[in-house]
Amino acid sequence: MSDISHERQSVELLQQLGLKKYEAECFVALTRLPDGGTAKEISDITDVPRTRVYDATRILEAQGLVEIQHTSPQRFRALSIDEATATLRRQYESKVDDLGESLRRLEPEERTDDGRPVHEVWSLSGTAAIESRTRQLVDDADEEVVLLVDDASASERLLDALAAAAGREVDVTVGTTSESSLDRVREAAPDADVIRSGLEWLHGSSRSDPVVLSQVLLVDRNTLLVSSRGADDGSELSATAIYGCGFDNGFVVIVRRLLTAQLRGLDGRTV
Amino acid sequence: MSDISHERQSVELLQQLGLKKYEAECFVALTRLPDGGTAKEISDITDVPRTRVYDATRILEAQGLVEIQHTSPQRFRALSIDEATATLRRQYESKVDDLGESLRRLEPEERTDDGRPVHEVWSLSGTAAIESRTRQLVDDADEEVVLLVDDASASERLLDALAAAAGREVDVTVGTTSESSLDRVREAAPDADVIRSGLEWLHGSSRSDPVVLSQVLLVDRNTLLVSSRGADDGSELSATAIYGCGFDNGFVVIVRRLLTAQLRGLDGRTV
DNA sequence: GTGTTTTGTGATTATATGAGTTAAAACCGA
DNA sequence: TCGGTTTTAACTCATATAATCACAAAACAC
Repeated sequence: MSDISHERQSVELLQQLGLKKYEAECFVALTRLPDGGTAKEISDITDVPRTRVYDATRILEAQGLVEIQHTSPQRFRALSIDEATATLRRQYESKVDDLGESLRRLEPEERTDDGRPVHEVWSLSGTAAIESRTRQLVDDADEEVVLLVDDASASERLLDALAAAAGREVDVTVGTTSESSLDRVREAAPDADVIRSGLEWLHGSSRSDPVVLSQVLLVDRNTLLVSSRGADDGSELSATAIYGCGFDNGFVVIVRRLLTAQLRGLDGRTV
Repeated sequence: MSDISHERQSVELLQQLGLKKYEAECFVALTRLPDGGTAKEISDITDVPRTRVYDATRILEAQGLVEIQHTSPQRFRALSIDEATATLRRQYESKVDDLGESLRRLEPEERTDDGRPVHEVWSLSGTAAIESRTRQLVDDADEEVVLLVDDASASERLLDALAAAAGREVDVTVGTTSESSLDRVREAAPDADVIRSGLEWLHGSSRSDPVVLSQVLLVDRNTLLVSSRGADDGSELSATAIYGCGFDNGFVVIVRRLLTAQLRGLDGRTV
């Protein structure tokens, strides 16, 4: 990656972290000037108008990212990268902490709970959210957990949850497609029933259908979670999942039946 | 604090963390509805127009903060507070990490180093930035460190730096205004010379001059850092400092002389 | 000193983004 | 099919940001 492109990326990231364009550009420029620079020098190596350098750096100074030398001409200097990132981190951390507290203090709005149907199908995005929901479903399992994963999708914490479920008399079955992950799962959750699913075609992708089904989870025969991601794209946001509950939930029923047929073909087992 | 005010604060914080107003309001509303809600229900307890609930929640879903039930009417549900804050934290962490890398890859712009004078006086803001610079100055000290602090301003890490300096033959003098902090400093840095400065008036504030000088640091007789903050205001951003280097730096010279006179009055010592 | 260049501040004008509104399409239950 | 609601999408308006300009003050050259 070229230097100019790192510059673009740095500016981009700083903007995503809440800085304005000019502020971001000034900060990046100053990072490239170890001894700092004047408004003119900054303006020369960026496309920030010289007359705007002053406001931008003032704000950066107020955020603790830049030092100002009040001479004539003024000179500006960026704090070290470590100090700057630490500052940003700290600011964000405290905001997220405050947010957590503040949200927790909210009174729940009371509702007329008019027993809504249980035919629910929810969708959610992001590997983190999906992983979290998966774990929660496994933790809430009463009788049976069936999980089919492709090789990459079994996190440590999920394996822990599976082991815990198996330990409290829940019938845990895990299907994978490769020997190596087979062993990994067996080691982490010795009480679980770990099999080769033989369902590579389920997880794989093709040119015409570039989606990878990374995991299928069936809990107590009435709750189902299917998660998928774009084939090539490893990025955080491309992962999506849908999950549903209820014995009479069409989504759950049809997938459970198809799955049962497939796995029965494999080992005669009723899923 | 009332519930409505927590709501305001939550929305405010979410906006600072990068969400739009409608997104923030929808998320807060959903947090108050444990079983989720429809567009209408959300619109009823917020001032988000019902027709805009859909785009807002779609974006929240894409960020992994909300689940969507694709029924008719659609239902929306917020992830738990812990999951949501964890997600936000993770997103921010990865951005800051990327930024650090990206900045580090920037080539420094080469400069015609025209031996600029050393009469430098820099200003900087934020307790974190100030603490960091203070520590750095102490770490770089060769011969002598004189530090006057008010009671609140001596962090552990700073005391460590002072102890380390004292340990490598640097002449360390620390002046405080109360017995309790006196003991704290003596314990942390046994090799340092710790005295009661008697300079309460230096650190204190008055109606007409509501600024607290929280610390004065003189290193090797040629580098000076003075930091101050608003009197009542304990907030992060009100803290500012200036520091300068050079034997012939007017700022350093005049403060050093005034200080010397004061302290000589105290114990005959030449600072 | 005087004239010229550089520097800093403030006001002003575009432009982009987000907030709020409206209209119309899709959908549901009768 | 009809009246109502839900949902989508396009549009207006306001605000915030980006970019430009005009001018005064300071530094510099001579």
